[in-house]
Amino acid sequence: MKIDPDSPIDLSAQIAKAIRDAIIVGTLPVDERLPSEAELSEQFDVSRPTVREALKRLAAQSLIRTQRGATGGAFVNRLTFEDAYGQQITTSTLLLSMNAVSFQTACEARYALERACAPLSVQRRTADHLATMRAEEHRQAQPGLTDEAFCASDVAFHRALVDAAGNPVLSYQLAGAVEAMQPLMNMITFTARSREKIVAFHNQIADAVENGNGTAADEVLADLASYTMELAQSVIAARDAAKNEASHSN
Amino acid sequence: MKIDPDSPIDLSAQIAKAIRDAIIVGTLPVDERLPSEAELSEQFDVSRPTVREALKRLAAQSLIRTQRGATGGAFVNRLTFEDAYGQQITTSTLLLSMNAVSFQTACEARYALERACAPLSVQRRTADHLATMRAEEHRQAQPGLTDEAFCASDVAFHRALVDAAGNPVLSYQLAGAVEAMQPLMNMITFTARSREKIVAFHNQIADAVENGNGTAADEVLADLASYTMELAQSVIAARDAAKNEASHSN
DNA sequence: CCAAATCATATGTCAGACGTTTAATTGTCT
DNA sequence: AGACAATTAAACGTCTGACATATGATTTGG
Repeated sequence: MKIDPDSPIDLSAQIAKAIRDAIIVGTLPVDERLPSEAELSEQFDVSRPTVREALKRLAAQSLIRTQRGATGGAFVNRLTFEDAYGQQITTSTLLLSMNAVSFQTACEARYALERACAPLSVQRRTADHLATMRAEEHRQAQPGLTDEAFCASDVAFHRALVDAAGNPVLSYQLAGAVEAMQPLMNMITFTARSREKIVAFHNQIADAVENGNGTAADEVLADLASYTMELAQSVIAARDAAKNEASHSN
Repeated sequence: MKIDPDSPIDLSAQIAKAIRDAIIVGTLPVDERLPSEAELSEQFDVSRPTVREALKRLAAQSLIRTQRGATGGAFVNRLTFEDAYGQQITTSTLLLSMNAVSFQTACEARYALERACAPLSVQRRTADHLATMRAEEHRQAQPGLTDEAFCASDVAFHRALVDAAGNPVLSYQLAGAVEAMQPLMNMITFTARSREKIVAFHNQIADAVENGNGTAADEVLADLASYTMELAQSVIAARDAAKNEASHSN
């Protein structure tokens, strides 16, 4: 790809795109070393700072990694699920926090995804996954747990359920939705009564997974989804009411 | 957040993280203008190029946008679904092309997601969505369609199905999976026989959506999923066989 | 009062330099 | 000869200073 100095687009963006395309198409295979910054600046006929800005853009997307030293340079990075998780979480969190998407929408997506995983989880879960679910379920039943701890355990439980599906693509997509929802979930004050209900749901889910009953798992998840949204809705309503109150008294 | 010049991590990465965190936490609201590069370089006690590298990192994630001119600067960007789409597609494509994930896994994830959408789509679809599905279905039945065109229509059909769910989070998550699979899907040579079967599936899906029959939609999607994977598997097997043949003759 | 010229500000880009990290090479001693 | 130490070279990381360019605001002229 050619670089156009008269384009309204930044040179560094053009260069980043050129390299990114080469990586995606496969011209630059994984672990291949890119030319040094000096060479790139000569090839593209720009200064080294401009090349560096382009490389930083790519680094921000985990497309390359850099090493210093004699044999150093920029290398095409093999994208790991770790990386993908991170990006997914950042994106989802921002979409939610910037009100581009409502909590309800995120919640719906999350449970829809979980229900999509459920049949696979029931089929493929290992003893390990089931053990994790049982352990979290047990923890959640203990009194004196803080709301944050309860929430964290809840996440761990669902995480185990999703991971049991053995499909990393689904796992990482869900990770984004769940993580992004955490801040709002943490705002929910879990009463003893609501905790009890949630633990009961979890118990039913774990049972279904243990017994290989996909239909049951799906149904319980649907119920849990409604219940969670109900809880969240009341929290949001309370928050909005408080906001209204505040604006009235002003 | 403080910047540590002795850290093994790049200063530009540290600065990017500091600003990114401020955006996520909400300290920097949407459309807020960041200090100028000169001011930032003074605040963080680094040079302007270093600040610029940090800003380019954030720009690569669509977290900020920049404007030149007197009232220009870097502004916190409201993340749009467009942006999220783009990132998701890049990430998914790379995960697939770098063999971090198999086609089968991606395919499974895709159909699991679609099945997650189906009940919502059946419930919420507008006449418009249905019309799109019918139109694509009709196009696919026409003879003389190239494989690429058939594939594109297939994507449009499924896209309409997912969009009908009215949940943009699900839509954008699926967009990644589908786009990433395109290159491999395009490799499939659709015989008249297989096209016929696929169109029949699509017809059944559209019927289910039209009649509000969620169960039927789910079942057909499950069948279509198996069939697609079967087709893909044979393509992959053929490709691997060819590869083996080549390495034998060498 | 409006329009054109000017100005101020901020980003985009460049050139050159120095520091630091790291691996390979060289050199010396045993 | 072999092992360890010193040197060297390559590459990234950072800084300074400068100029170019875009663009809104200000001033000036009619």
